Amino acid sequence: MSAAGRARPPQLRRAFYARPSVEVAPELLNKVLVLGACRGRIVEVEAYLGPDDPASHAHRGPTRRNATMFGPAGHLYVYFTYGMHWCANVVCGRPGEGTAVLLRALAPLEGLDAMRARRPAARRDRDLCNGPAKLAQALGIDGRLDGADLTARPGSGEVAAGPVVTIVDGGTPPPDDPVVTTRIGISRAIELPLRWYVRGEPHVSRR
DNA sequence: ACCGGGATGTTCT
DNA sequence: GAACATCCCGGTG
Repeated sequence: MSAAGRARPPQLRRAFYARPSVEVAPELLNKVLVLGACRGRIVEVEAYLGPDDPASHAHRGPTRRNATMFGPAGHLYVYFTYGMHWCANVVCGRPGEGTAVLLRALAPLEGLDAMRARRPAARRDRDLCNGPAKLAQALGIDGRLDGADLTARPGSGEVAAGPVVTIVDGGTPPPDDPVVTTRIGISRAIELPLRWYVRGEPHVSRR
């Protein structure tokens, strides 16, 4: 195969994201988040359901903070919490629905030196990305990436160099038997089984 | 191992 | 004022 013909990893398209977050979430497991030189396999996610979900930022309808959630699918919703942490979601569904998937943990694949530099508190590499704010810090995700289009095509549009952040198929399919549990760190709708992670995976935030 | 508390600032009641 | 889709550190067992 020629160098020019060598396919880059297939980027997830808009149609992948434009479905209910409960469908998208488990299928994001084992996909690869790419940001600059850093790559990590998604191993833990949570679904948030929109205005009817009391635990969702969308619960009270659109605001300035959550505006991205109510936009088109396939964009990154990045929010600030606890006065110091950023977390990243993938917007799902149809415009106006306000549904998203929270990225909770990655298994680091590439760019570990950069991750370690941004996460001095991580004693072991398994602590680099095993939490939603940890992975954001490791990859350098902050409010500047809120609204970023994960489906932007390389070499098209305003960004000649391609998307700043995207998700690709790394070749590993989603697990047939993911662990499904209740969501973490919320105080409402705590009983719903909307958290998925890869069974046996050491890089999850909690067992 | 587990547990408790502090950090830090935006958003909402 | 209180809550917050969290993390880190320092205690004890």
